[in-house]
Amino acid sequence: MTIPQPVSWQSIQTEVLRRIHEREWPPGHVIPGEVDLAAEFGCARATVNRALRSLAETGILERRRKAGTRVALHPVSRATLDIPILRQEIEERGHSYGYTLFKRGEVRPPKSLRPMLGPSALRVTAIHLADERPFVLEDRWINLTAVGSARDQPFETVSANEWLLQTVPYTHGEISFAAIAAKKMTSERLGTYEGAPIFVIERATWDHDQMVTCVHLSYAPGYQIKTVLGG
Amino acid sequence: MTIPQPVSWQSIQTEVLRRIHEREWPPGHVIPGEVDLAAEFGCARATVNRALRSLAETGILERRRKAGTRVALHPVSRATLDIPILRQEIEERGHSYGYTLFKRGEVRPPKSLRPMLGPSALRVTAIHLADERPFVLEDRWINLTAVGSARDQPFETVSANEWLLQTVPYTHGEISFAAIAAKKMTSERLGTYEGAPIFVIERATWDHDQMVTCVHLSYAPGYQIKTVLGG
DNA sequence: TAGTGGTCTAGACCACCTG
DNA sequence: AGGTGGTCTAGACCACTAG
Repeated sequence: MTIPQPVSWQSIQTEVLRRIHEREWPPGHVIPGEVDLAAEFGCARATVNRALRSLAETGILERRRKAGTRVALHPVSRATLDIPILRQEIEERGHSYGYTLFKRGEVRPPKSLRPMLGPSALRVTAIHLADERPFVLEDRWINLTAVGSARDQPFETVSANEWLLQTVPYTHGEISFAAIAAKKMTSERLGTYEGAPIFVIERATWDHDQMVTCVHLSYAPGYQIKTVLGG
Repeated sequence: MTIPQPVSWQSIQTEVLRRIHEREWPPGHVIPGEVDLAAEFGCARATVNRALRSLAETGILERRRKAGTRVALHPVSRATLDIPILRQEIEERGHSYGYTLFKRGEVRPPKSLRPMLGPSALRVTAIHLADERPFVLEDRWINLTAVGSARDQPFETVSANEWLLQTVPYTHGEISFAAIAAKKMTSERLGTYEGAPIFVIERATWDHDQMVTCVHLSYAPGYQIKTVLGG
């Protein structure tokens, strides 16, 4: 009598991927149910479930109760981006980090932000440097109702970016990426020309129903974000 | 005698998040082990594991055997981007989709790509239109060694983008995002001016050790990518 | 070397949804 | 209405690694 070797969920995942890649299971194909696969692979259903759920999370499989599991019909590339604290990002690229505050003050937000920030909010503008050279401009609004303790922060040596991420939690947020032409002041501060193509990230974070902060990041020319795709 | 209500892993996740948000467990704090938490919540360890593993995947927790689980010290915003087939992306935005092939031919790749593509590869350039207006330029190389069947594809009505994603699987890939100035031809084809800020996506996909295809996508001005952040 | 997370099993119940 | 995935349990062994 032999004791069965445990089957790892990764090995199942690999086998399922192989069948998809080799078109044994083409896009749109409904694959066997978990019970059947567990029997075929000689393992517990939970193990199959773990493998298939993981593939569903990357968008390769689509699962619905009763309907079963099918190979995704409309393949999407799903990429995961890690957006770290700017200091960390600069240091990870092997540069020395520098930071200069431009301005910090409590002012009236533009009309478009007033519903989220209230009649008065903290605006912080600053630059982050990599090896003494401009890396990214930070233009930020902070909701003082949500983050009253920001009043006590000078943001002269520790950036709002770093302080907020380390100190103030959020429940959810939005982020967007775009390319825009540098305005005059942006170009001067980044050491480039007016109209230069600038990679821009805008991010807003919320604590339940309350906006915590929103920020506009303008990266110096040459910046790019890279990541990997799962297959 | 009462039967204990099953505890869902989501409810555990919510409670753990609450403790993190309210700084009961500040960044860097080592939280109790799975066994302890299971006892506290009155559930199986597997349920706790599911909740904590999920939080670790979003970067909120860091887990290491023997060292335990701690609240992430260097918070990163982790965003998941879905990059769909271009036709699908345009239609999802509520526009009509159009497509025009510019050129298709087997030529010698530039020196930088030759190691991956070989001495001769298929180059396809085309434009994708949203409501008859330029949306994105596609400049693509296809490895004919890996995808010989591309020789039979005219790419006149079905784009290489769509055909490849639907037909040719890949095991892994890379993707990058940047902002660059439009070159003369790019600007003409996109209906903008030379030097305009262009959002660019570059993507390369591989099947094991063989490059399948690489593509340079130049989006028309105004394009932006949006997504949400988990907390 | 001992403690912690990682994983597997066998069984069970349930929610959802398609046919 | 019944099949399928989603989840929970209780127990077990294992792999990694900090101390």
